[in-house]
Amino acid sequence: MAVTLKDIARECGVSYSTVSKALKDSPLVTEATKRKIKEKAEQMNYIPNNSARSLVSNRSNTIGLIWPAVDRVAITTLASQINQALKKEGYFMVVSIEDPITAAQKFLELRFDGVIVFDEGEHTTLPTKITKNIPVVAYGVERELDYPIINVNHDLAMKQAIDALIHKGYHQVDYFGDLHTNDIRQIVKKDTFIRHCKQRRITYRIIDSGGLSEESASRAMKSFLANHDLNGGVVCGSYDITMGLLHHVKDTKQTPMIFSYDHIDQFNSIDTPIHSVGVPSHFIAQKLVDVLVDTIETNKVNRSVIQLKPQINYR
Amino acid sequence: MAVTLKDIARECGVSYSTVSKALKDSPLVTEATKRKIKEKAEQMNYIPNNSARSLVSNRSNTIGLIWPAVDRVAITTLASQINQALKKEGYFMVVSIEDPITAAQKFLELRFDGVIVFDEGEHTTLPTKITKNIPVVAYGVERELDYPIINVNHDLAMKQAIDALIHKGYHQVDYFGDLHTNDIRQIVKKDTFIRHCKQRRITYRIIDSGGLSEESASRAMKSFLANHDLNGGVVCGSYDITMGLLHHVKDTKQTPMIFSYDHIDQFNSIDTPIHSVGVPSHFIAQKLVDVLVDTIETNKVNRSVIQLKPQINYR
DNA sequence: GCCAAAAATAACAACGTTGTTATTCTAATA
DNA sequence: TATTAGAATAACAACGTTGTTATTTTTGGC
Repeated sequence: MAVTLKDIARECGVSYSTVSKALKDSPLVTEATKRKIKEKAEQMNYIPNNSARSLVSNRSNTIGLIWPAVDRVAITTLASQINQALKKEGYFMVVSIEDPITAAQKFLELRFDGVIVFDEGEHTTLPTKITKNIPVVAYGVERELDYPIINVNHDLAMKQAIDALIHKGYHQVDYFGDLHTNDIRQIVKKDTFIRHCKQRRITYRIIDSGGLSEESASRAMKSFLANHDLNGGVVCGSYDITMGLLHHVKDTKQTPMIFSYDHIDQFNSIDTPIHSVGVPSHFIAQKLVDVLVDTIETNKVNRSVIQLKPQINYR
Repeated sequence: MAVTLKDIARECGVSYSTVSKALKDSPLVTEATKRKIKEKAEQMNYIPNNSARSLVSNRSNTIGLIWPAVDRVAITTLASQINQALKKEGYFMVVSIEDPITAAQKFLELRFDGVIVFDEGEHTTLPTKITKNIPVVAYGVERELDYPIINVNHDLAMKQAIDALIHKGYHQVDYFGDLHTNDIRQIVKKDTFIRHCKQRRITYRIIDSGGLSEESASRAMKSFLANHDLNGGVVCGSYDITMGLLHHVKDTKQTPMIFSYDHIDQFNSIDTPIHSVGVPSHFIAQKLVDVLVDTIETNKVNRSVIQLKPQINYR
């Protein structure tokens, strides 16, 4: 059915191995022959068969991204930046929204060259049985795994945000975030906020957003503002919580200086200037790709935790 | 490196063709032999090589979904339901967020069995050069293509929503949706809304949501409500736009009767009752999969437009 | 215990590539 | 005009499967 190297060879009156070489610009074939073959291939709409290639070369030039929960704006941005970075390295990225183990098993059967997982804790852990057969890199929160995991240094991020507020003259600050949760990320943010405030000897309050969604944050902030006013400086636990606060920012006495976690382009399209602290998503993407490609090429086992350094981003 | 049929054969003292048959439960192999081989395969962590299989059988049991704009809750739900439906048919689904032509070309090279495209108009059209080589089904708005496209009868849906509002006594209605867009779906919704209002001779207003996201809709509604009030009956262009409106529904004089486009389960977990009109997403998913699988199995070219009939869903 | 038929297993070609080795062609040298 | 080095191309094995054909083993009837 589909056009193969042999079909092109027959049409051009050469052997199929010559066609193979010509199409990948081997110096072993004359320019004239190459041109003729390439033209014919184009004209016949030749589509290389990756299965055959993969079988003999053990390379598919394809990377699988495991992303079971397709949601949350910040992650969407990251996925698309990983796609770009991989493309630049010559890989095609493909996403599975299946559960992580099923997805990884299929990627293995398809003989993809590597896997990136959006780690969300225990239930996204890949077993050794799988990870010893294909290079894997995770994006998530620091934890013990037998493949490398890339994360953001939350402690440092919080310190930077507080120092920035102090520097701008705010000596009373608020933290607005999700308190009643098991999510280790949220707990770390709150705890380090408190720790750094104490260390710097400034007054602080902790305001419960009642959840991670924009909606709950909005509701929580509304009822808070009924009885209090915000201190000048505020740190929000995430993009969505920031959005919830934003609904009410015009009801506050003075416009507060807001720092938000996460570092994504979306903040640029909001009227109210939101400063943020975190690692730019294109930077995270590049790091993930670098580590994965390195693992593929050197074929070295690597089980490190890679902390990325956050930056302050003023708007 | 990886374990192959031959490795298992050597361990079991049988030929590799017997192993192949045993692992796929062929009746040509004794139960006892099968058991022994399967155990050994498990123990050796055998991972079938899809490239080799695909090469000889011309089947990869993999379907590619082309989804360049990963966003919007309604579409996410649909994607995950397509994933389920395909799984039930024995296929593994994989998503590409590349531009449609690049993605389709890669799917072709990977010898996937079929492609589903989320059609968004001209720029998502796949050329014949590609579509004559792999079964394709699109989800979008009715238009001329050389592969089948499945869509919702928007015209009928809008008519149903407006008639329902009239029936409940609303003779002044509002449409809240994205106006400044090239997305043909959004344009059709707005246009048919206007047409049916005129036909039914009721007063209407068109309110711009300023985008498709919850945030932009929320912002737009807020500024609208500063100077106007909503008519009693409202039709929203999508799930996310509805969510944006919901943030402010308590600020309106009377609780409006809201109809939302899209028909997804998420509406059931919202406090405010939102009625919706549309085709349930699991139904759309099933139809897409049915048409695609049929195309794959019969290998028949098919260039029809399949209209799905929307339903009113009261809550 | 022999023979034929049936059951179980083995052998092998094929799928479309790549990379290595073998062959043919070209042109320069003696 | 032979000879031969070097360039160009052809031939072929291999990758890990599947499905078909060939071979061996088992079984049952006499």
